Amino acid sequence: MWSVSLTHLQSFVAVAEEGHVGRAARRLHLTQPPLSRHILALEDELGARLFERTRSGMRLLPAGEAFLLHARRILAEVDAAVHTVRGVTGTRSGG
Amino acid sequence: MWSVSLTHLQSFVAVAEEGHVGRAARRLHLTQPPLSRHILALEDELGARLFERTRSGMRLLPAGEAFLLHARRILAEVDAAVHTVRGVTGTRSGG
DNA sequence: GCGTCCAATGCTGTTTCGGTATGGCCGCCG
DNA sequence: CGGCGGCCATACCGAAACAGCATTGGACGC
Repeated sequence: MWSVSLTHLQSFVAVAEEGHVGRAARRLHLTQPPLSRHILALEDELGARLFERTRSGMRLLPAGEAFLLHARRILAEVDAAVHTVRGVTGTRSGG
Repeated sequence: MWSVSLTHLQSFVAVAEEGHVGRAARRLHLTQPPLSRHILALEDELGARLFERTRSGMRLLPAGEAFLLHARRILAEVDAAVHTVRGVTGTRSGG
């Protein structure tokens, strides 16, 4: 199917919002190299460049902007899914 | 945040639809043990039991049914995201 | 009670992943 | 023009995660 992972999506959103790989890495409690690789991997998986590398950071390309909307929705949906299940069962028995 | 992975969601949906871990494994081109672990991991991550283990397979519990709706939506959304990006760039396949 | 069916677990080789160190690119400052 | 600094990409390595094989454990049918 695809090899996209939620981690990649989180990385992508963070970089898109921060505009810098290094800065996004801080936010995700990671270091810059693996995060840089996440973006490269994502671009490779999608077969398209998502960012334009400028000397001052990462700038979203049209494809990246389109993908960002989906990425955010996916992450929000996962969050909702988790909360829903916890809700159905009574938010963890015993607590 | 969470440790849910798209692989786990795919595994969950497959098991939910097939009703058997072994059968779902076939569908996913995996073997039964790792798939079984995916479900256990997912249940652990969510803090709730998603399936009832019957002697004839796996039956969805209420929490599982609720989660299934979200899981399907998430996977569909990822699929849409991938296709969207490919579309934006002009579906660069042949190159 | 034994065989059968299905999921769970122990163990292990392999792959993936993150971290450290380093390189390449380009503008800024002198 | 030449050295410095900011930023992302790459090389390499040790650790964690993963898939698969073999096996166990529980429940029903004969």
